[in-house]
This record gives sequence, C-alpha cells and structure tokens, in this order.
Amino acid sequence: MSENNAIALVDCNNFFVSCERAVNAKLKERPVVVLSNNDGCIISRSDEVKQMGVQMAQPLFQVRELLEAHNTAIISCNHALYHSFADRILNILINEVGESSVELYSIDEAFLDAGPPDKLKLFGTHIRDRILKETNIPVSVGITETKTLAKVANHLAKKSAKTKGVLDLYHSPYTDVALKRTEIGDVWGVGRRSAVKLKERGINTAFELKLADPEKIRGYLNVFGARTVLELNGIKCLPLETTERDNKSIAHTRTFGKALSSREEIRNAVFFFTTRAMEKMRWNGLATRSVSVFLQTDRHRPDPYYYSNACSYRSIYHSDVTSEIYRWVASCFEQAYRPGLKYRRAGIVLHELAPAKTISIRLYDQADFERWSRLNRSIDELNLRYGRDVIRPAILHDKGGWQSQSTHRSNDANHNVERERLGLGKTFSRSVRFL
DNA sequence: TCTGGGGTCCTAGGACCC
DNA sequence: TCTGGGGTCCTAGGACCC
Repeated sequence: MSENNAIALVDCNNFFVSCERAVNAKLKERPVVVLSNNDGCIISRSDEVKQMGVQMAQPLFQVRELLEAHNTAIISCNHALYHSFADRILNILINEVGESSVELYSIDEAFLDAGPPDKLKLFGTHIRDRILKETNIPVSVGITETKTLAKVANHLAKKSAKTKGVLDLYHSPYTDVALKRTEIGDVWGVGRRSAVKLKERGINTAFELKLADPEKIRGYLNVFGARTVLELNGIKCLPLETTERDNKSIAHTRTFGKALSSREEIRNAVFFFTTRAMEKMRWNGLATRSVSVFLQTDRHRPDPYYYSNACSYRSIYHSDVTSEIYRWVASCFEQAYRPGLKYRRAGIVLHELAPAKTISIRLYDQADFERWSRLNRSIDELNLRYGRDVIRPAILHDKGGWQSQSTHRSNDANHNVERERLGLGKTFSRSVRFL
C-alpha cells in the first residue's frame, strides 16, 4: 500500500449478539447476551446490557438476576453461525477493495487499505451500509493514518451516535481531541499492567502517550510500547498484513461440565480435544511435531489444593496422523495426571506446525506414514460431507461428564429457516482464522 | 451452585559453546 | 591470591488481543 493511503478498521458491533439477532428478529426488541462454553461467562453483550454495567467475560451467576430483571435473552454460543457471518462479511470487503487490501484481524474485524485520502467518509459509509443491508450485521468504521489511530477512531465511531458508525480522522484536526478523550487503558496494545505503569508516570490519556518519548516508553514497557507512541503520531509502524499466515499453534481446551476424577474419563476428553485440534490442523494443511497436554483442578475451589500441570512431547518427525499423535498425547497425559484429584479443565496444544507438504521424509516407515496420512484426510472429507464424527476412532467417546453444559442453545430449526433466507448455506471457511 | 477459549509476541535468564 | 567474555539458542513466563 502507498505510504499515504488511509487505513480503515471495520469492526462488527457486538458481533455474536448481532449474529443471533440477524437470524432471530425478536431479539432486536430485547437485551441479549451470548455465553461461553458451559454457559459460564458472558462473551458478547448488546448495548443495553453494557449499559447495565455487565462486563466482558463476567460470570453469568453474578449478574443473572440483573439480566432477568431486564428481560434479557440469554443464549449459548453458536460458533458455526458466527463463522458463516464472518465469512460473508469478509467476502463483501474483498469485493469492495480487493483481496490484497484486506487484513482479517479477528473474527469480527478487518483492516483495509482505504486508498488515497479521497472521499473517505463516503467510502466508510458505503461499506457500512452494504454490510448492514446484505448481512443484517451493524459495523463501525474508523479511518485514519495508522492502525493504532484507526482503533481509536473506530472506538469513537461506536460510542458517538453523531458519527452514524463512521469516523474519518485522516489528517484531521480532531484527532488530538479524540486522543484526549481516550483513556490510556483503551489504547490498543496498552493492557492493565502497562496502564498502571503509565499512570504512575503521569500518562493518563492517549494524547499524553502521543507526546511521550518513545525511547523512554520502550524502557518501561517494551518495543511495542515505543511503536504505539509513533503510531499515535501518525507514523505507520504496523503494516497491513494481507497475506494469510499459517498458525504457529493450534489448541483445543475446555472447562468440563463438572469436576472429574476418573482417569478414563479425563483421558477420553483429552483424546477428544486432540481429535478436534488435529482436524483443524489438517484442514489448514499443517503437521505438528510437538504437543503439550495440561490438566487443571478448579482454581476457584482449591480442594485440597489447586493443581495445574502441563507436559510436552517432541518428536523428531512432523506428523498429521491422529493415531500417532494419540501416542504422544497419551504419554503427556500420564505424566500430567495425578490420581485422587478432581479436574475441572484440560487442553491440548499442537506446536511447531509446518506445512504438511514440506515435512521431512522418515528414515524407516515413510510408506506407512503416507498411507495413514491419506487415510486421515479421507476421513476428514467424509466427516465434512456426511456430518462430524460419522467416522471416528474407536477410542473416541463424545459423551462424558467433561462435555459442556449448554442449556441456552438457540433453536436450530428456527435458525435454519432464517439462515436459508440469508443465504447462509453450508459454508465452510478456510479464510477466517481462529476457527 | 455457578467463573471462556484461542491466539501472538517479547523478554529475561539459563545452558552451552568457544 | 589470582578466577573471562562474548555469542547463540532455548524456554518459561508475562502481557496483550479478541
């Protein structure tokens, strides 16, 4: 992109809630929250709920009464639905500016190369209107010189009704006003810890950070902090990353529906998680050579104490064969497991991923390995076509006390009718990261 | 009673080598 | 009694993001 081109950040408003509302119009009249797996935490809130003071990731039980008093719709998450919406929105953006001008940053936001600074507000409004019309999802658009400033602009576009969801601050005299109104903790890249450090040094707003000496900031934050200062000054440090990068790790971790102590049951859960992670890995054309497994007891109820342990295995060869990875995972599990404890959470992470096509040849059993690898891919395809787990390893049980408790799942039959109408067929996205 | 999940990057410090 | 120094690699942990 040209150095002078503007950057736009397109960010979906209350994304998961907006998806649920897009397929169920009745929800538009009520406050809505979407819950995490297990229905434990609130992971998406409608504006009304935000106004009640409910925080992101707040446990449901702490605010259940408040929500019910306001007739709030409480919904279990449905990630397949959110991904199909994300996919369609991405396609619209690509259609508008071209694939090489879109950086998909997360499931619900993307940076765009907005081109030369000409009619930016009009451009933003067009994008916003089109996405709303075609998907029912409201988005906000912030446009400026750098990504960090675009975050600020987007934040204000969301908060201020006057902007109608689009704020163009490209070389604008209002940028400093915007920065003065932005608390230091709301700056992109400044988390809780850094915010404390900066406040101790008298830096309380984005504007004060803009005026700071980047080298000093690097001293008590890190190189990121220094970059943030420059970005706030309109100097591009973070380029648009428009080519898709391979994942460096893939994880599948869950809190169990209830605390478990049975070795068998927990092992089953870990194998189940492994299978899911492997599917995702193969779908992305990757192979792994190191895995780690972790087990944790309930950190909120240490009984008799909080136990958390992670064990890793590293192979000399990369692999994408489920049965082989099972063996790695099993050895990690045996190391991490201590009898007599009640476990509440477990997970597996695949590290050191590499494109499956480029992994090194094995000295002894290359032919066998390739056969197994092909078999796994065929199974993936069958499962994709005929339904998940139509074919699965005999070792795998998808039932157990570890399963999530989702009691607020929205009615799938209703969804399907509405999804049909919106053209949300059986899309399976390769483009949206963080599957 | 009830408390999410999936990622990335940076840094300090230890191990090791010559 | 005197007791090097520089470089690289790896890892765990911290911080941050959505």
